[in-house]
Amino acid sequence: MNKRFYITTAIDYVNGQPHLGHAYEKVVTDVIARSRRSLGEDAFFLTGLDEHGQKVQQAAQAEGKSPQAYCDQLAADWQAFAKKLELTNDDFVRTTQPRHKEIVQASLAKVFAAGQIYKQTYEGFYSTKEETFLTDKDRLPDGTFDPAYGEVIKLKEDNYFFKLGEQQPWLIDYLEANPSFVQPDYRRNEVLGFLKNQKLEDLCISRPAARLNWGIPLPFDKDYVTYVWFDALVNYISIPAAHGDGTVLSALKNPQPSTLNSQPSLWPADIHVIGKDIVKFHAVYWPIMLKAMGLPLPKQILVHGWWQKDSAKISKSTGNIVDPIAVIDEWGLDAFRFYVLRELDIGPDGNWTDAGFKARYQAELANGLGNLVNRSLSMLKRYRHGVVPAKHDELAADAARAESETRALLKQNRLQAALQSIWGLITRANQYVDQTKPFSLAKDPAQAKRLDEVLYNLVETCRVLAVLLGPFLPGTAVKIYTQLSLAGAPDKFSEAAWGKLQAGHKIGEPAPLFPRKDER
RNA sequence: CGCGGGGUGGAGCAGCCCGGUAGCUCGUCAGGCUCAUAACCUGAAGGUCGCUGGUUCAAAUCCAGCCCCCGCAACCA
Repeated sequence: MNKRFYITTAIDYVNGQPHLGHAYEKVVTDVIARSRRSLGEDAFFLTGLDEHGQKVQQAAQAEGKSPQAYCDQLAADWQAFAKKLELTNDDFVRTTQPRHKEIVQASLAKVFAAGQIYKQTYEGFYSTKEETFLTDKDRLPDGTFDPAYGEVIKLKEDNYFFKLGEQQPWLIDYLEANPSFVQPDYRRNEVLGFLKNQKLEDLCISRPAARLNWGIPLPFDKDYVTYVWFDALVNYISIPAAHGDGTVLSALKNPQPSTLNSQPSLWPADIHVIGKDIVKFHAVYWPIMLKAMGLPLPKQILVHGWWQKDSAKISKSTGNIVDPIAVIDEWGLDAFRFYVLRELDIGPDGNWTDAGFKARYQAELANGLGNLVNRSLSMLKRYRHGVVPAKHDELAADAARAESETRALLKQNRLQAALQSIWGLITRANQYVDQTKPFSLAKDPAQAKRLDEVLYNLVETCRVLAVLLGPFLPGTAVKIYTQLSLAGAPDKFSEAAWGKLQAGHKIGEPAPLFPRKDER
């Protein structure tokens, strides 16, 4: 039974609108998933929605709908968003699905049976708006609570808690022994610092059903529902279970051997792609939860940064926003994907500027890639009626270098660097046109053979570029293949090998890939 | 002593982990070319790589100290 490459995004809270940050995380994850497939791995990509909680319950109520009907409606928007981004996710989890609830309950039952959950009375401050308990540490200097918490009430109630306190030592050891577990390194250091400097408080994992009923009932106490983390994080294993993953099923459900199918297994996840705000939940709570369930830990938590716009926080209230859907509608999906991947490495915060977006579109997509493909194919069409000449290897070494660099960088999830490497080949090909002057060779019949050589190198480079760009700009890669009149999609890295274009093959019609958008 | 990120030619970034001609995109200036989406190519100007000290034959890169900017609150990734 083979282990598939399993990658996830965080699941998004359904009660909100998709924005740049969501789009970024999903595109990054999609590129990694596509690149693994292109490199020959069997990748499974999961994204989805977190649909429980008080805000959903209240919002549904305000609209006079059932929470489920409310979620169904919003879920359609999120799924359309995934489609808009042309994500290649293999499944889409919604935490209200029975297949998910079942595993949440199974995991809680197991952890409860293992004695890691206990009930305790809580007395203190509670923010209804944020659905969270507050302590004196949350007070502002003047003793009040931040208005962001809304109404803060005094509360006394029983809840269930998950033991975290005794788990620090092994987790610290694990993080130190596995430097790649949390990436980039500075995030790992942050987690280590957090673990070493303070004692973990046990995690409250329930809410009384009397107060919040839009959640998954605790299997051992029907008067309570599961509070966020044992619900949301568990999606990473509930979907593998739904797909018959033997590791998860045997840990949580004691299935008969015959019920385990022979599908390749998913768990443990290879990469959880998340934003920097939820590092603690993924790098601290989640491993402890998994250990309590008897499951192996994910291989890597890959933490990306946040986008700003024009060097300021993205904020709905001030209108400082980037609407990814509007950008895609105006500029095309691949232009959007390219900008976010090329502009920002996975890790640091980034800064979206409309001017920067236009500049990259114009310089790198239209004038760089688009123009190279267009001029190359146009010359082949004009001088050789679109028929590919005999193989020639003048640019083979350059293409091979770009191919091996891109391959290596993709394996390290260094998407920005991979794009830089690919653009090195584009630059090289544009220089080659200038150096060999095919348009001059065309005027001299004695140079026919040389012209053939040059044209082959250019057109074949375009084909290789399509393969290299496949994971990043899937639509553009297909367009290049279409213009080359090649069947199939350029989705296998092995196709980037030099010389696959056959002599005598007739290409199709050249057309600009990224039309310039000049200001008028 | 809260935690973290950052300070690289006019702008925006990469390089720093694994020290050794400071790279990319835009902008400026001067040439070339005409196949191509007024695109392409070449060259030039422009940088004390925040400051100070240390290690070293050699530091943007390693070490120590300091200065400045930004997050850690919200709709949120």
